[in-house]
Amino acid sequence: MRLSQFHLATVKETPADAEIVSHQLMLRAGMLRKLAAGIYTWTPLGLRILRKVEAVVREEMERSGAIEMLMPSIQPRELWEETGRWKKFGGQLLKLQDRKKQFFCYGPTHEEVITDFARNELKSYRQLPVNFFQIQTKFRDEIRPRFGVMRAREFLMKDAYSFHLDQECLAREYRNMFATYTRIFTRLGLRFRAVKADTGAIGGQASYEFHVLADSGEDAIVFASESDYAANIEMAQAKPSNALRESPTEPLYKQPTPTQKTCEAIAELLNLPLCKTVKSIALMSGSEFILALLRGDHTLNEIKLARRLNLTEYRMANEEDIDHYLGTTPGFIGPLSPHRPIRVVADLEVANMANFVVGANQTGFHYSGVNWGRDLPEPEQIADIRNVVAGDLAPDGGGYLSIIRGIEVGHIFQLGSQYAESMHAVVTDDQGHARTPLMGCYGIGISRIVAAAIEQNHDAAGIIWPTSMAPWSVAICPINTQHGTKVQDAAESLYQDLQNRNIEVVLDNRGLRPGPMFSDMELIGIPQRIVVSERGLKQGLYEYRARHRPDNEYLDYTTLLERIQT
RNA sequence: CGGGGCGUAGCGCAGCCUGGUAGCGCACCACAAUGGGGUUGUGGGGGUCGCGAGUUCGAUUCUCGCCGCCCCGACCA
Repeated sequence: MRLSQFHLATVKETPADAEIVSHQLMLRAGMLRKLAAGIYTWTPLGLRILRKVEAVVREEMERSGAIEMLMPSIQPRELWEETGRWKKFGGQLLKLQDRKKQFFCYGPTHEEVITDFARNELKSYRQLPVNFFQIQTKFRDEIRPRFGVMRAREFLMKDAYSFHLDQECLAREYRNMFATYTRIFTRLGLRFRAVKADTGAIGGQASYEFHVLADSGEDAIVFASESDYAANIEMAQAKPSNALRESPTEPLYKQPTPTQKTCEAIAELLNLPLCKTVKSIALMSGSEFILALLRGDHTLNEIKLARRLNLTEYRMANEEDIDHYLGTTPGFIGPLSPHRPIRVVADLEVANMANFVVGANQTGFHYSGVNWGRDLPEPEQIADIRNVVAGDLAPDGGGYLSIIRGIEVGHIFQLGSQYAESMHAVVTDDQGHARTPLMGCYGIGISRIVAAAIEQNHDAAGIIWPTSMAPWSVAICPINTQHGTKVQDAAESLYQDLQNRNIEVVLDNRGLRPGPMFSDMELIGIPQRIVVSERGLKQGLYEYRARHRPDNEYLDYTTLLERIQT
């Protein structure tokens, strides 16, 4: 590519609303232009990179045996009503109407469409197993789109759906996809980690998320120091300490705490460690009042809570509820002597505490020296409902847990039969009986990967592309071309030569001064740069520099060609 | 959806409080000089001041409504 024939659109100033570095650099490098909230145009440069990611994903999916197809982005309401998701998917589903007032949605995912396809196409067990994939634009009407293409409303995704007669076969494909994803992210040059995850709205049993590791990641991921245990914070468990509960030694005492409403303030007032306090979280599920108890230094994991208590819907209690059930005001609530009967759920750790502090259900007071069995009944329900913290014991005994940030770029699920069942997809088995196939589903956020890669690979000058994603692998920069044609000719012939060798090369023939030219090439992250200059040519030398290194190498033509990596 | 903020040239911003038809930097165009890290000079083009109503002799400026965008929170494959 000659840059004079390309639309390079770098800008000096960072638009004010770009918060994270990948968004800023994608804008400055001119890969992206915003059209509306969470909706972006990919420029020619951006598209080259997006296509690179796509190509790697496509190649590896095909190598794994999956078959590419393309489903529509617009989907009819009827399909979504068959699975109940027209309502259940919620506000993220963008609904549309055509001229006949028929309802459609812009596909946020394609389980319905593929299952419809499968029930029409797949008749016999002989056609199974099969794994269909597509690379398609999706739309999810995110509550708060942010960080550019990292959390956009419109985005490019690879999604794959597999069909199987039995669980064992599904599990085999699931492992196959795990291996495929590992190859994909490795080839893309990303530092990543696979973690156990919640299955969320898509449903199903087993699920792994693939996270690119980056401090700016929106997800917290947990891993063990001495084993390969890794899980999303939503799923991560800690091994409860097997120490026996201490025996009650302190008397129950009502402490005046006139203004202390938080565990932190109580701990400070009473000069106690935070872990001797218990925080009470008041919830309403339907007409039931639930008090969830957590150690003062822990936080509630709402996903675990909903799961363990089998709650489909709940909300935080408001002041009225608290007054009604506990007869007090927020900040002083606790499980002792509620005004009316309530349901108490204690976290595993709380159930094992002794001589602790809780709210007294009386404004301005907390109890200290509280003990289970003596001052209040043993908790009626004990469950793991907290977020793990760094330093907790790993659940498999593999040392201690650490928490790092990650960007979710892939997710694999064993969906099971729910979609096939609700949409009546069946195949005939070798006995001639109709069987409901089991499904797996496997997603990769193509556009998100581009942003994630930048989060991991950049410096003060700009992006540093992993070779597999770079828009070009080499940039040729002719310098001071105004004194005759020597430099230009040499650059041109080098350009031709590299092209003949199938190296993706860009020639910066825009006639810029060296400063702007270099900084553009650095900003857009071309991994290798060759400077052609009069002064170098006199000695028969070219100046070679790798993007991730600060120093130049002066090489003759033969060595230069050897030095260049494809 | 709740709270906060912002909409003035392609981008970044000033002007608004105290009404009198708009300015700066970058970018863009032309010419000239310069030529190894965003060079310099001269000249130039570009804005119904988000939209609508109201107040006023007069509204970018004051008031109300709407729309869009951003941040925090809730939420989320």
